[in-house]
Amino acid sequence: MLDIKFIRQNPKIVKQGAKKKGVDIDIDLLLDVDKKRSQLLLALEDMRAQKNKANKEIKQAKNEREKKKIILKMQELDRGNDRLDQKFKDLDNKFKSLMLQIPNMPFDSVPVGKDEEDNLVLRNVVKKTKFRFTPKNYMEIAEKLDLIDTKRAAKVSGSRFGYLKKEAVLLQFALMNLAVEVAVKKGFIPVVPPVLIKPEMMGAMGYTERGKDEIYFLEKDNLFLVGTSEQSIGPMHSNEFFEEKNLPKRYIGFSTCFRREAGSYGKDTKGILRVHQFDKVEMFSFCTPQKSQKEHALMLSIEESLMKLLKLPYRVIDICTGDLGDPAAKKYDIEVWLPGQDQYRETHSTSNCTDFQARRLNIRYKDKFGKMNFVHMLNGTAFPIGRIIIAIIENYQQKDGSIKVPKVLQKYTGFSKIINKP
RNA sequence: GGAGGAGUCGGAUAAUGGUUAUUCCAACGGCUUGCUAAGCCGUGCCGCGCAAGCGGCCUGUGGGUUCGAAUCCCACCUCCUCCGCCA
Repeated sequence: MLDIKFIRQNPKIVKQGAKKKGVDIDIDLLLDVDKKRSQLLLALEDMRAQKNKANKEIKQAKNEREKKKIILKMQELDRGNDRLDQKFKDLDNKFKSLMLQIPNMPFDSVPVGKDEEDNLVLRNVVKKTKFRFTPKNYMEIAEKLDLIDTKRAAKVSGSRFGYLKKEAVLLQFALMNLAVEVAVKKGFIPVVPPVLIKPEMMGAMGYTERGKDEIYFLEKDNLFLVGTSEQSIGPMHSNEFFEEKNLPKRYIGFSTCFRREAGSYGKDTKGILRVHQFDKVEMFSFCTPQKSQKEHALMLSIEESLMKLLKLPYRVIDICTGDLGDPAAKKYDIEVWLPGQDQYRETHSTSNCTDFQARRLNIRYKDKFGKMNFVHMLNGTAFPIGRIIIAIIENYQQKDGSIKVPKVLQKYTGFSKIINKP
């Protein structure tokens, strides 16, 4: 949510920002509703003032007759009040719903574009892995080594699920350990959050209407299953305030993530690249507005250093305005090179959501002068476990069908190669 | 899942339908005075006004009853106790 004062003072900027993000919203209508709402509120407050005054008179009334007289007058006043009240409520609802539709403003540095086609490749890092043979698709290798079983998963759960098995499981634990270890060194607090959260928290994080079909909802319990642990870690401090000296507050979370993948029928149907359920290690940070761009750079640098530690070829993408999503003001993705498929695929994403979520969640900090301000909130992927395992399998595959384990993971796995044991 | 109880400021607390929601502690800001320091005042949100000031909202949340609700009623949320179930 944006600050209405900001919208009043900068309607042009807000119009441009929404347009750049491809969000169709009538700012003039909002401002009109806002004006009418304010006027009505003033009238309503005046009415209430009259009522409050009359109530005092009732208390001080000398006798019953005098009392009754004032009460009768009040009842009449109330009839007009009810009409005004209803009118205000209607207007207020309209105002609120319009406010919720306005996306966060993109930074000026964000490339302007319509959709993912217009995203900018910032840099390619580490040369693409070279092979003296034709590299295979990860599923071909994983099935031979019995690391991933999607056939039985289909039998038990349906499409887009998988069993992770044997060394792949130990690889997962190793990746979790590595990510948490690196982040903790940078001051991140480890957390395993709930994966079921209330609708108002999901809403405040900015994932409702447009992405509705993407999220699992448990009707009986009125709870959402998180699509990423960010949705659960962000609201952790709702209705709280930080002392400035305690910021930034950084978390490194691990959770399973759930996605309905409603809009992706027929896309990536094989394997575990796009599944309904996957595990992810995620960074989250609360900081002052002055430091949020630096914090964003830190998150990106941690993501890159993790990829470098694994020696995986990747590129960094500067996400364009049309592909940003509502809460983000700036977003970088990392895409890993998958030689078995001869293409880059998204692994990481880090967003600076500025105060967009903080305003709805009411998360503030007290600055040096004792003034309360909204914090800035940022998130970034550390490891999407499944996709990293895919990347390791494809980039570390050997001609004999075995897989080397990245050196940095070997101290956790206890083995350096995954081979087919008859 | 069943039964019962509770939610008032950062913490602790009073107010059971009617003045401006009480008091203590803590923290912060300001003021005063030379006693080992102490005392006093202030400290939520929104709006109108150049200003002095004025008004509205705030007892977990949202409704309802009433001229008037922290107080009565309904729903929801959270916590506690007991029973049942349970890794």
